[in-house]
Amino acid sequence: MNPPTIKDVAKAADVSVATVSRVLHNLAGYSDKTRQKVMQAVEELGYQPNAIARGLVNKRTQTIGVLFPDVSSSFSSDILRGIEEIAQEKGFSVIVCNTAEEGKRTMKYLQVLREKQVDGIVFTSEVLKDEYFQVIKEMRVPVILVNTMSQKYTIPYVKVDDRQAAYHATDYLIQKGHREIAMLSGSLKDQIAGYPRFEGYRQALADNGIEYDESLVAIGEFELEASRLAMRRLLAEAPSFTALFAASDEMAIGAMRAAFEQGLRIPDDLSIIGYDDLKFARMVYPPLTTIHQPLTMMGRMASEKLIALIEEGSTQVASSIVSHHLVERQTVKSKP
Amino acid sequence: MNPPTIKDVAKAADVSVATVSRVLHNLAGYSDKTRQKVMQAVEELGYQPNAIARGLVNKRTQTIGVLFPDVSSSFSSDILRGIEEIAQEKGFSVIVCNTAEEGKRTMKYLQVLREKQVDGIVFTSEVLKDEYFQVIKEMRVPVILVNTMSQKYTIPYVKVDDRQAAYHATDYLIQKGHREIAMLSGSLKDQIAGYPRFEGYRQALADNGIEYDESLVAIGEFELEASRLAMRRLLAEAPSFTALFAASDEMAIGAMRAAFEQGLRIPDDLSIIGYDDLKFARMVYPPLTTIHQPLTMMGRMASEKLIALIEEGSTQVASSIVSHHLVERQTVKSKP
DNA sequence: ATGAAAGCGCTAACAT
DNA sequence: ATGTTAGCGCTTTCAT
Repeated sequence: MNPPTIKDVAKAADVSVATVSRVLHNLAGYSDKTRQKVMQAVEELGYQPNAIARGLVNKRTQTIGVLFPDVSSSFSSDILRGIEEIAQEKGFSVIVCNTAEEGKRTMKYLQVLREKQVDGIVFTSEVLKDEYFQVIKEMRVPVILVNTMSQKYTIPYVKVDDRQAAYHATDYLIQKGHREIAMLSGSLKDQIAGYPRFEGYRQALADNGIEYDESLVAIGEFELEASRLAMRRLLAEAPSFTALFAASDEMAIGAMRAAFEQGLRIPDDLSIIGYDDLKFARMVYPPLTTIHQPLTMMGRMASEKLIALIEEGSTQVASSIVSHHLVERQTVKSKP
Repeated sequence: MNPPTIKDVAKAADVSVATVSRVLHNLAGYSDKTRQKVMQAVEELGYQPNAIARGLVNKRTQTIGVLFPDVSSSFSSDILRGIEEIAQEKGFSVIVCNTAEEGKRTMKYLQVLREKQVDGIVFTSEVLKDEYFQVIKEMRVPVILVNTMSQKYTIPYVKVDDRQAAYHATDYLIQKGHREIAMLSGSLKDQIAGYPRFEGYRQALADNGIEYDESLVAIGEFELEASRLAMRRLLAEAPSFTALFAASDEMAIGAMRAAFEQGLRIPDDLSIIGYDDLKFARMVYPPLTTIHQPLTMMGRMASEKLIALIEEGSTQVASSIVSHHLVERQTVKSKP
């Protein structure tokens, strides 16, 4: 009636459970005919090991937990895909945790992951607060940070250098002949995607002898509608500009929308470069020139590092600054 | 050194483990001061129950497995979000499984879910093959289908009526005065998103006295580039048409691209309606008129049904055909 | 080569 | 009100 256990197999094969366990794990210590008998019993009963019982004794669940601020975003799900891919290859399952806005559920989820005895955690796109770190520390499992990092604690991370990538984007615009370059930035309080990108923009200007003009940058949210409005304001009130660096693709698209509404043509009248290279960057028209972050690969790397930490008990793995690249599509044009 | 167990708590509180278990579960059978002692010990030791051990005895893991053909698609991740939301509310964790193209890893994953003793499964967007059904049956856990269904087995599902929704889309175009309506369809062998949508299109034409013209429909993949090419061919070779029904938003966007390239204006020269209402439908320009599928809600419903099945051991819950709706944006225009 | 038995951390009778 | 104990299904000494 109930699913067969190792005991049932042992009985059917007329051996002890220890022996069954041995053959199941390819350990030494049984004759070939014993092996046959056991395998046959397994086959006939349709036996499947119970990973829960196994986990109890091994203190390993072959499961990792992954925390996202928003699982359903294109950004998160690309990372997730990479994580899952490697995890399953290496025999791990992944529990997804949506921490919701401002990590409202982060603590609760860490709790759950702890009770569920996950072997490791990947923490993405959010600032690692002290309280998070404390409970993770108590869990005594490895963590990997993705698209975020911690100044305070030395935890391996996988991310691109946002400052450098933003610098790259801005510099590209400059190389194309633009001098009046506006920016749509996230909050400067945002240590992940806000401040660093703004800094990169500013530095690129400085290095090219272009004076920074505060009225050329609009600071707002990473969201289409808000960005459309911000861009509209920029267009109305700011000094004129021929190019725009948007701190995210979604912002860039909001900006494009605003530009269209003012009758501007892109890239003829205005060049725009985005950041992220989410799937829809190539779906808009004209296709968006942007900074590509290799999200799926970052997920893979994180997964690999984490599992290395789990399996080899390697105390430390190195962090990775992965390289972004700029993908030229059709929203940037040389200034004549 | 090791994380404290219930035994440690019992010792510290100077009671038996049974008593600790009782207060942890709010069962009756202890004095108030005992309760105090226990809670204090829990506090001091930082005790956290071990869900694995609990799962072993309860035969319940408070975990569900979710299978997606592609976790990272906008489509899947919207559903995932809904599932996760309800699951965490009800105290369940979700293991994500990416079955990859053509369910290559489905069998393997079902295996894993079985070993991990998940309490239930949600199976999305793929045909439920016999072999899948067999192992799920052996697992003796409830399943819910999302965006798919089974003729052969009576398994509760959550989906929209694709045929009806496609009918709606086509009929809408007709009501707007269009008579020459092309379609970009998925493979007619695709029982989920292919054939039913095609049928809806055809039926709407028929019911409005419009003759079906085979040369007006292009059958291809649900993918941007392929659709762009298909559309280009349609534009070149098919009889002229004033409107297009695309079986997915991505197809619609590919079609828009092809149209732009031919110098057509949308919706002035050509009306287009899509299907799905993924996030990027509103990001393109002009924003896409399309059939909205309430994916996140469908995820929530599936999660709810599944958990009901798990908890109340309800033998059966009803399937739900959820209603789509048509969202009017800017790609369809009345024919003058 | 094989088996007996002691747990892993917890729950749930069954006693008292 | 509280404790004792027998498992849950498995792995792993330790014997033999």
